[in-house]
Amino acid sequence: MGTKERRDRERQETREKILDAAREMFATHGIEATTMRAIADRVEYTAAAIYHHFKDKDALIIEMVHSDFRALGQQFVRFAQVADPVERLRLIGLAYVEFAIEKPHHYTVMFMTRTPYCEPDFDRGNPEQDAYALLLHTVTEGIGQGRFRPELNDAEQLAQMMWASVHGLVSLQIAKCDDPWIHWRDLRATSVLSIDAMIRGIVREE
Amino acid sequence: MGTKERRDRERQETREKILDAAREMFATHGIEATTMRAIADRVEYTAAAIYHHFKDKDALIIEMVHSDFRALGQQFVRFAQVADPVERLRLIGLAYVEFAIEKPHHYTVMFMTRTPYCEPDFDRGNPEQDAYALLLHTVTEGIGQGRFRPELNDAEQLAQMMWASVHGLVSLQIAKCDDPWIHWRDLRATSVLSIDAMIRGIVREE
DNA sequence: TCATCTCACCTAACACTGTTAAGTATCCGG
DNA sequence: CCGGATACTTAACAGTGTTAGGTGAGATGA
Repeated sequence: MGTKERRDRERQETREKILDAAREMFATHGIEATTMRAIADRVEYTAAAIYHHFKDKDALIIEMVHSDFRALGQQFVRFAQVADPVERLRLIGLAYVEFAIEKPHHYTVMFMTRTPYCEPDFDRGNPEQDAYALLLHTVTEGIGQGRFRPELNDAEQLAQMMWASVHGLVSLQIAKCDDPWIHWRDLRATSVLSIDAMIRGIVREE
Repeated sequence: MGTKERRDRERQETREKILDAAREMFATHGIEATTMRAIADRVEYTAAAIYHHFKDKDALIIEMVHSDFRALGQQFVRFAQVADPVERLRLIGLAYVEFAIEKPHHYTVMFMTRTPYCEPDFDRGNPEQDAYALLLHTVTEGIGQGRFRPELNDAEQLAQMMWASVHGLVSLQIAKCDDPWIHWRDLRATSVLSIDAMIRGIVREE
């Protein structure tokens, strides 16, 4: 009987429908502002129906966030073929900023709020999915090639420094863009300068 | 009659009592997790009583945040006498990190979440209260002295770069310290390296 | 064909938020 | 001693996430 398969497929479809609606509403209005009832309305169900497909709102969010993490990882994977690790570092930084500009609400949830974690289906350490793994790998390569100053020999630490320098820019602008006292400069332009400065500051001079 | 004064003083005292309770509960459990009723319980009042002293929860939060901003500004003001603007930049960065380590929950509200703004009693631009103003002033001085690379001639932009580099570190650790995959290095140590790298990357080489 | 069962979904409620309208008691000024 | 301001409480409201129990359509097995 193909009916079992059809049932499963239909179930998967409404699951996706809910997920898509949630994704869009989260992205446009933010996570706090979108209620379970509103998501349900959008897909013409009752709020309670969502709980047949997702354990709770957190599960819905986590699933979304993880697909976003995978998307970010796949944004980065195209840089794997860039030979020079320092140049790769630059490109990763710029792509990271671009991602944040495109999906600020998702970025907020991914990197600016504490979220519960630990699900099995996210392939941690696989550079095709895990952006941090690729960053770490790149930095490790740079250290191996002796490209960085001798005191900066801890890959994890160096990765965190580079990550933080771009995260700081985008997250501050996301959080405080309404503050009239701060005259924010163009995020992309500032990022370029910041990444370049950081790289100048960490590379071993000839 | 001193009774008016006494009344005012008593009112001010309970106001402070509420504020203190809120401050402590926000700091230990976070803002979302502390409810108006819980704050009221702590000071042995009813939740509704708080609304006689503060317009709403946001007003309570804002008042807290602003006193925190002032505290941060006063942390920085002691560096005003440091002659060398570049060295001053370093010290400000380190003090900023220290502040974040001391009050992570307050830091979260101050710099990691969008908050409503625009209150009259916060003296924006006064370096004694406004940490950003001091940072901006320091960077401006450095530019005036020709200490930075010629392309980095926008004080606001440069200030944002420096700010972001430390904010990135502390905010990432606050948000993702539970992530078992990331091996966080000591925040103070990483900050020193990061600030030094950033400064190396922005100063004009002789 | 028909009883049964499964499963997707709904209705109605719960406990919990922040918030407010209305009432009460206390204290002060006349 | 009266009237009114003031500080607080009680009780409720609307909104949140969440769940227990019911409903009804479609598949299953005799």
